[in-house]
Amino acid sequence: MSAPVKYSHQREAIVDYLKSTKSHPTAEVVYENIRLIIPNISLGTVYRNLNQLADCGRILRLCCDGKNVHYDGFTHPHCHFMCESCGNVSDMDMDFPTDLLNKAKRLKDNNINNVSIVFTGICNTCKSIE
Amino acid sequence: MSAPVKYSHQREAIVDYLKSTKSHPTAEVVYENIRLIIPNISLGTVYRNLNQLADCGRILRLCCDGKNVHYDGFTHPHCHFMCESCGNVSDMDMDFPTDLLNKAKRLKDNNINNVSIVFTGICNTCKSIE
DNA sequence: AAGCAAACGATAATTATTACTGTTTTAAAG
DNA sequence: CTTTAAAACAGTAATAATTATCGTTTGCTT
Repeated sequence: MSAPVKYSHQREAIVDYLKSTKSHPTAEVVYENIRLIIPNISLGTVYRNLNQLADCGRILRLCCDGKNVHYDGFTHPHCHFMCESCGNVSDMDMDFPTDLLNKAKRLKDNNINNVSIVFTGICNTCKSIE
Repeated sequence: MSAPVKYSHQREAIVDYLKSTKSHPTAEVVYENIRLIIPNISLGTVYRNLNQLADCGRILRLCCDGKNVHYDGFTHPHCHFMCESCGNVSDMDMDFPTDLLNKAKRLKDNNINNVSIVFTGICNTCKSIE
């Protein structure tokens, strides 16, 4: 949870980009988009900053499938949906079950920090294609 | 969700192993343990069968961190806990919120098949060490 | 028993991510 | 303002997990 020590142009550009989209991009997609603004940014820099930002809680790290890690610029508690067919990750438009987290925290003597809730199924786009 | 076409000794050994433990092993750990019974089994065979078994619903594929996929031989709906420090995955001893899944299914017009609920925090072992 | 495709073992290839190295940038002190 | 020290960087090499390929073996149907 420790914050980065020094300011960096690249890091803030990454945060700005993540705050500008609801698409839950992968590191690779973040890289492609940041390159439009900072053409010579390194992929390693993107990975390093995404990890730092997730570790200090400024962004969310989403591990929905075994394939790619996705990132979310919005850190308020909310549920996600991942399409089993195309792998797309989106927000669920429903209340977050805070009671569930509290119940678990009581059970485990407050060793629990968070909960990840990921619904899976077939998104409307894939449903219409198949 | 399509089942494998032919019986295989190797595949059944993998299922048996996963049913014998509550430790949610990675593919590598499954491989090491199956080798004790079938010494010349290939790592590729383990991966192929774990994927098949997960795809047809005989086992669960758990994607809790971005690092390793874990597998679970018990497919009844239940919540998991992953330690942020050691990465260990375990079952949560609490009721599964079936109502949450049903609510989401209604919201998304039954395009939802399942939900993964993973609590994160520091396990008792890591807590006592730090 | 014969034939065909599924599954296999062995290994090569791919993909995502992290580590390394010399350079640049940030921030604080002189 | 310089100077300085460490953080962060770009570029690239290395690693780790997983998947693909290919010739052989096995399970199942005829």
